Amino acid sequence: MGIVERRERLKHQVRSDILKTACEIAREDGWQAVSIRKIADIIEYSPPILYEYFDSKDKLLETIRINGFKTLNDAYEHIRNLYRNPEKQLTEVAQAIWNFSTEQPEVFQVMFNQEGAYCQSKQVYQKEMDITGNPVWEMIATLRPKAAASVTKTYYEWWCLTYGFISITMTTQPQNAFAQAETIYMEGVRRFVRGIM
Amino acid sequence: MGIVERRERLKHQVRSDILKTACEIAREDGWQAVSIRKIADIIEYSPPILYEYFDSKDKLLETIRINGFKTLNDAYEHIRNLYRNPEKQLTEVAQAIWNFSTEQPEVFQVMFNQEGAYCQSKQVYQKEMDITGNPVWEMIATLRPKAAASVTKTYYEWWCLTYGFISITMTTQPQNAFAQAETIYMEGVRRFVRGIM
DNA sequence: TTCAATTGATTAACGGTGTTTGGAAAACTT
DNA sequence: AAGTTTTCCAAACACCGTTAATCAATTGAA
Repeated sequence: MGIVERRERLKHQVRSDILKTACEIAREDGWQAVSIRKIADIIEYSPPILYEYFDSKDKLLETIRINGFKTLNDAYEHIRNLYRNPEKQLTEVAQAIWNFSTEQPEVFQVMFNQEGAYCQSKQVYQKEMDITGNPVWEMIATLRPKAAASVTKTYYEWWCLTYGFISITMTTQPQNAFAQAETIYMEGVRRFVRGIM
Repeated sequence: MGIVERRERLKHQVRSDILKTACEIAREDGWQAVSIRKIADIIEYSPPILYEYFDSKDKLLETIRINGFKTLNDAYEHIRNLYRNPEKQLTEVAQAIWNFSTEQPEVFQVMFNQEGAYCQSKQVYQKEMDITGNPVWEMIATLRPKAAASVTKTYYEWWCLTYGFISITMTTQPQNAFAQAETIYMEGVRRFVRGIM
């Protein structure tokens, strides 16, 4: 009697369809165009059904945000296992974030409340930023062993550099400027990493 | 017969009341809480009245955005007239932007579509960024006279640095971290300016 | 002063939004 | 086959941006 399992699988499928559909609408027409009713239309269910998977639209966006941070963290771990040199690790991490932001800009927008995306729950990225001991923080600590506060400061500067380049490029630069922007960003990262060694 | 003038003054007053009220609601409860009806309630008019001052909610936000950029540009000009040394000019400009973003965060949010603020019209900041010849661009050109493309690249890097620090601090840092954040930012700016000389 | 015309402001409505409720239909169990 | 559980949706609520129709007041001309 795999009935329960089949149901479980179906539920999981619908849930991920909802998330995927939300992102597709956002990618096509922006987050301000994403509505519960439109998602329901596309997955061919009635609007109330979505509330059996997410308590609210805000919780739905929070899930996308959390998934985004998880994707990035997985990439960090992968890089840490792949390379021993912290300098190489950091530039690879920078490249990973850049790629993520160009491949899934709509997820990046939800992660940081950009371009019409708005999700109330902030503890997600506040934890993401503050926790001393995340992969990137440790890479910096390995690159230049100092007091925790000093590492945290450098980590903060590193995020500002990365976030600034990506956000400015995403929101204010024409599409054709991306190629140059990427090299300028990566130059900046390498300069930064050399600067803190 | 100052009747026409009185009416003109009243119209101007209502218009600026609308803009002010929008910003006040945004500062209090965030931009997602700003609605035409709520503004109308506060200025004690019916909702349709707002459409005699702004074609749409989007145009209203566009006005706030344009005013924000104008405020910054005026500050740039003021600084350029006050100091001769381009290095001093640039650090003062950086400080001016930082102050602006902490004094009027809700305007900064509209200018760059952050935190639930969303305004369609993008040509505003695209022009703001692209035009070679704006005050900051010229300060950089004076600091290090090179080909226009090179100056534009440095200008782009300068904006990314500034935007990254301010946005990350505004959206991901707890309120109490602001004091440190400002000094870290200004250190970063000075290092950047020294780096390009 | 009366009447017409312009203006100022509002009420009511339309289509859209997130969300909740009540109940019907389907699926499963016994 | 009857009873129980689950799945699902139509309808409604309150709010949103926006528009059309209308009412009241003021103005200018007769």
